[in-house]
Amino acid sequence: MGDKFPIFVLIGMATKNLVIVESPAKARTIERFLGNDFLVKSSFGHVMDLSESDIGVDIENGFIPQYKVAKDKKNVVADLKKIASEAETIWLATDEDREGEAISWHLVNALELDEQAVKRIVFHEITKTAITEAISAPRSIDRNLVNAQTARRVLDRLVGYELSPLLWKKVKPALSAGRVQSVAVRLIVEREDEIKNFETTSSYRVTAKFFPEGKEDAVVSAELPKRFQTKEEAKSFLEKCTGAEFRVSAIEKKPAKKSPAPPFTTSTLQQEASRKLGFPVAYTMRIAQQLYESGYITYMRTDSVNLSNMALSMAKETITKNWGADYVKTRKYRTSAKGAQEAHEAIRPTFINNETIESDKPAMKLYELIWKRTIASQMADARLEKTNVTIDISGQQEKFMAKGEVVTFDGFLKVYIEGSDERKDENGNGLMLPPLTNGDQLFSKSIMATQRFTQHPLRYTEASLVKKMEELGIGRPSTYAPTISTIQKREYVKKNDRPALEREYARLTLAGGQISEKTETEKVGGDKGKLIPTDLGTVVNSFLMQYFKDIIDYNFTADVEKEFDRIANGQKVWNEMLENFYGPFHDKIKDTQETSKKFSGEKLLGQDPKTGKNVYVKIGKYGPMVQLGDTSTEEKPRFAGLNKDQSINDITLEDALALFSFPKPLGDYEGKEIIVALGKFGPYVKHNNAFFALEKTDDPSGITRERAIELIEAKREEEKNRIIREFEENKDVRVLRGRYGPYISIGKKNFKIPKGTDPESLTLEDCIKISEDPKNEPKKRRSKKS
DNA sequence: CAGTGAGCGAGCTTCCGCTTGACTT
Repeated sequence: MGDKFPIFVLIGMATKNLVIVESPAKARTIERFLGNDFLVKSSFGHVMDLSESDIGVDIENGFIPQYKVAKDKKNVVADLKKIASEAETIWLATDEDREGEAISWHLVNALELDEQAVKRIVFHEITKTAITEAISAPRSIDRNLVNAQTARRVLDRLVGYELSPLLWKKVKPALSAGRVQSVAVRLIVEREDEIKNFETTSSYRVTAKFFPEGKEDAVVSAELPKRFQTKEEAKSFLEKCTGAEFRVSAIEKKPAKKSPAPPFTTSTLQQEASRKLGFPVAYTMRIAQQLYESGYITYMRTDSVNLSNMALSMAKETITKNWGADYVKTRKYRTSAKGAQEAHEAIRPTFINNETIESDKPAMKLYELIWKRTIASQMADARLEKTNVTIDISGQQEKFMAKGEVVTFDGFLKVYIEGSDERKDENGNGLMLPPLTNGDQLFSKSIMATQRFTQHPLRYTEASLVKKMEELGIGRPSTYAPTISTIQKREYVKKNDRPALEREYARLTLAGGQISEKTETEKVGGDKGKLIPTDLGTVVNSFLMQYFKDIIDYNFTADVEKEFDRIANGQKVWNEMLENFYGPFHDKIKDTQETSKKFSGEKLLGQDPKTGKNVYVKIGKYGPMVQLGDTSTEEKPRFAGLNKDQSINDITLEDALALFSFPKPLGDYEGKEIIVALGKFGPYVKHNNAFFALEKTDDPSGITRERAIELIEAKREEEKNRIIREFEENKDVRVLRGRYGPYISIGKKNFKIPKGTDPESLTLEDCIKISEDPKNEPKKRRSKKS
């Protein structure tokens, strides 16, 4: 068809059938399955939402939501509206869950469709059969389900938009609270409390290495089930072992099996990618999106472990081909997650016979992980033989135990083993045992009593937090990653490292008839990239715990979900449910607003020995700070912000007082005063209106004039080295070495140097010329908003 | 890029869930 008759072509091609789905990638796939009479378009998710600038709900008149076409969906809606007006039949094929039903309903409204004429269809997997079946069984929009979504949406809005302003007033501006994020923060704060309050105790664990008579190379690793509380007890046990006889008194063999983990959901994919590949959850999702859009995997935001029949048979075929029929075990998994809506399949390769794909490295790795997990989920159980050997000690009650484990059939273990969040188990004793018979005498190589300490619960990683959230039923596959970003953006929690501390422990060894004692050191408590609450997070959590415990109750979401289900079933009226919730909630908001004081987490640290004034630490308008003196007195108190590595929790009076000593003069240099001060970006030295940041290892309180001069000179030297070209005629124009390579600086503007140009040989004229080419203009930074 | 914090008040901030780009570094 030529360009001659564009209008004719448009009318002539007007589609009979318009199908609307949520995702454009899905639209492309489905279009292939349907004939020429079908045009498949995407809504790009929700098209309508409440306004952002106000509450957007008519609370007085039955909580009616004031929906508007979302700003970034104006074009989508206009486009769809045009096509819809030309189509004979509209098929709404959004996901089969609460949100999907609402999207369909919003489409009816936004596109001004006839609700009676519209055909609502659903499918859980994207296969030709599933889609043809769906087309043959259309239904109408389920208004109960839509109402359940409305209740969900309005409840979240009311909670978020009434709690947040209360925080602005009582704690600090621009904070936020919500049904999901506030619970996520609570989990992290409470975990940190558990760690802080954890009392470490130690006991002595006894392990031994034996060998059977005449087989000195064979090792039987055994452990005493009992632990000794004191070193004396442990020692006396070892003494009794000196010269004792060891004999096998029982051998118990029992078969065991291990089963594979179910296929990936969003949450388990995030966990495994974190454990095995070290990906943060947002990164995992970005790579997964890339794989999905390239057609390599199914949809990546899902809470379902279900696989389509087509996938099951593809898996079976692949496993048979690679390892034989013995390795096949077709399994149908059921979702156990709270509140799962299962609108999609599990995350799996689109073509399971493709073991690898060609892409960039992270995508290939993630694909491989998905492939292995999917394949393993359809493989046979691993069979093991576990052996427990009891070893008697002559003249003693205690018995050693040796545990052996032998894989008799590897099954799914050939492909994949699920990772774990737990600490590595140090009881690696005896995976393989030499052949033994009852009554065999054993000889000890060594018996060791090692002091072991109880360990505090582990801090959350992004992924283990997602796991916990899923268990509690808070958040959805599409929101896990964004929620984790939000609580970090609000500075409620930070991904931080905690340095490991050295700890001494005792070890008693019995070998060659002698007991020796040694003190060893181990590193403990170190943590990398774990989620740690900030002072702000801790204080906001205390506020919410004090006044809104029911909202951040771990069961709140699960409870309201039950109500939403009843609305979806038509057993409950949606706005009555909201009325019941909102009445008491809003009263509590009003009451707290009026009666509670500022909530700053204020703590009295003590008195300044020089002035006798009180020293406080608390959250201020700009974050954690210390205060010297009282606000009630005539003389204004002094304030100072905490350093980045200090916390309200554990700052000492001494540290607090040191903060008031800034800005501090250090003497003169080149006739100008040097001062050291604490700034927004950390401690710095100021001299002649220039700033010199302190290094990490510098203690701001202990900085001397000499050290300050060193810093000044070092920076001057560095500055000098940055200059590639300078021009006498025009001091404004310079060629500099930057973080990303050489560039031209003119006044305050920077310009790129075109490829292939040697920066060393640029003349002033060259520079001016380059700066005039719009190609080399500095790129405008996108505004932070949106 | 480099001081602020009480209180007064203007005007700003904020939720969860569904989707993909724009934009850099």
